Amino acid sequence: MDYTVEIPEYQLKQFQELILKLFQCCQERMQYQCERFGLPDAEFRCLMLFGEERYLTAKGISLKMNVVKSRVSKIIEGLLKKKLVQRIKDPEDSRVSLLSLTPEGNKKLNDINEFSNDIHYQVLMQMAPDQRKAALTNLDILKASMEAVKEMMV
Amino acid sequence: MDYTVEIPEYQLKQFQELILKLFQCCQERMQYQCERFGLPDAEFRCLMLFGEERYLTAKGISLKMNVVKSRVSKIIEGLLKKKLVQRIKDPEDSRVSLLSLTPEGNKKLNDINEFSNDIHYQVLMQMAPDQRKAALTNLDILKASMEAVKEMMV
DNA sequence: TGTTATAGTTCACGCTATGAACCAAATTGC
DNA sequence: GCAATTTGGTTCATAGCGTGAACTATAACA
Repeated sequence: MDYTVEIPEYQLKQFQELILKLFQCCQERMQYQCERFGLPDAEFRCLMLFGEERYLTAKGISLKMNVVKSRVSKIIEGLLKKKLVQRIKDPEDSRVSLLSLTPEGNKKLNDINEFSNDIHYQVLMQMAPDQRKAALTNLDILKASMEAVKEMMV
Repeated sequence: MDYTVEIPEYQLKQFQELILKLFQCCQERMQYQCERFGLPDAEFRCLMLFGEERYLTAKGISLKMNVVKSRVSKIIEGLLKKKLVQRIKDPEDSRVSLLSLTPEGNKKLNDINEFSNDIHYQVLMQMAPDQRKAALTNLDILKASMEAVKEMMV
């Protein structure tokens, strides 16, 4: 997996530059989305999690978001106040409360997804059709490489 | 510039997924770097700016970092306290103070750059040599597309 | 010489995130 | 069966990130 052919300086620089730019682009988009949908960043990301699961617990959110549970309490408090999620007691275990989307929450999530789809669609549309497949393949390789390095870093 | 060939659903999904993963990867790396070099995120990013310019003013930093000047005051305060930067009065205009790296600051910046180079080098090393060029070309196209869409979004 | 613009600081506020102390329900181990 | 421990959550103190407004001091303009 280690291809020991030297990498020219300029390639490395270019690569760093590109990654940085993409990262910044994503950050700006995130900020824009939060503003557009009137949610603080953390609440936004939390709401997105309900796209995958119908019910979530504070514990589960804590794991998925990689934050401590006290933080999750705060985030949920915000979403409850905005009436985007609701909580019911777990009938099996009265310590845990199950969170789920309210109808409004559902609507907001749909709006967000629609917007997100649109953005990504537009980006793909900027590319020539035959570039798209190549781009996806390359991104996949890049992702694998980055994650491999991440593992090594720990 | 608009290639109106339909984009299949699964391609869009895959693309979203990939971008999200790359974004998260970058975020984690950033967090790791900050921890490793014992700097809060904002101070880290500020320090990096001195790679491009020998002298910076609070105003300039504010523009480059996209934050208000009061925030910059705080960040500089932190860097001064850590003895990574120093300030001198601008002889031309006594309102402004010129910030520059101290020897320790310079050393830290070098360490950071070395580490960053290493990481990016490793990522490129995970790819087959002929994939690297393709990856860079594709990333460049992606960057251009994302920035084009960003312009439209405003 | 006043008026206005610019560079920075300070302060009050709100969001993000952590860790510790705490409560209550569930699980365990004898 | 019941004490001890584990687990799910909340609350609170603390710190970083970031904004906007009020303020000081210097510079530029008229």
